[in-house]
Amino acid sequence: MPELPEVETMRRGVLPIVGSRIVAADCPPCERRPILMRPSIRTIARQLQGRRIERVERLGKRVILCIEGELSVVIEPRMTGLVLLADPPTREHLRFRLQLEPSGAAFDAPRELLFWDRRGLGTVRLFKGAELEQQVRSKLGQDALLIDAESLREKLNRSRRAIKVALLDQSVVAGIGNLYAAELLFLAGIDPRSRCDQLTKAQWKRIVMATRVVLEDAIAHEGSTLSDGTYRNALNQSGGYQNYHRVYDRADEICPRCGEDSIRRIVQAQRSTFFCGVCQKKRGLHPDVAEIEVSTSLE
DNA sequence: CATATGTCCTGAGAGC
DNA sequence: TGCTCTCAGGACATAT
Repeated sequence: MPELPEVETMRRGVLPIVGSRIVAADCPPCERRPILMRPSIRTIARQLQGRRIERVERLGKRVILCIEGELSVVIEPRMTGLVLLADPPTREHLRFRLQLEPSGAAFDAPRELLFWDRRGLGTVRLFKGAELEQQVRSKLGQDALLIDAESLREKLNRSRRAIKVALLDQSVVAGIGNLYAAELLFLAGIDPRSRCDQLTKAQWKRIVMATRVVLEDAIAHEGSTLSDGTYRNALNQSGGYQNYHRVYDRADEICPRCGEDSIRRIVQAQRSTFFCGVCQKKRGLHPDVAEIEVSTSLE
């Protein structure tokens, strides 16, 4: 399930398309129900035809293709979507394709960009000009790699929600999903059940610091490919960060920090939460920055 | 307004 | 073996 590190890896992986011109956009033959596309694929194709791709950006868990003429294609992979330059895992779940014409001397630039999605919950939407700001950016919080402790605290310090649940709210901060919420709270030494309005300034600081450490480390390993094997980078290769998860999907295992078999699984807002019952006590330890950095670089 | 729940979807794995 | 059931969870719509 692509979260910020996986989507950032997709973004980096498709950078070779920058500068290419879009020859055509279509939905390859697909037996499945079409994914959500706005406007229709016909309109999208007409708008994009002949235009140059200027940049590829990311906002939270979305990839944004910035296209000549103030057009933005926003791709949301959601649970199982992949943005690919290489052959997809299967033919039958291909959902969207851009046929490309490399510019100038870039002979080896890719000839197509694909959106593949097994479960079909992902979306592809086209926005023009200010629509991107009005309909996408304004609805999302600051990107999780850019947020600072003070603004996160200001957004949540009156909320009664559990910190882990609040971190999953994309209008608060964009990019954190179930896996990385668990990992970052473990690094920060904070109980995922802690109410936001009870956290101290020092704890908010640790949350933001741990967020950066975990997400950057995961990006460096090209994201997490879980046991279902769905997530792949733009070249259809597995990520590597699953080998470094400290608590996610490790219920009843030994905690890598305290050495006790204390990793627990609970359910919050219908999602699994994994944490160490010893290292993430509510009142909590207060590991300093050095400890966070040491525990990361040791891996 | 803040927060909670239901919904979409497929394939893996459990249990019989 | 093959069937049915449950589960995973991102984001949005709807309810409280």
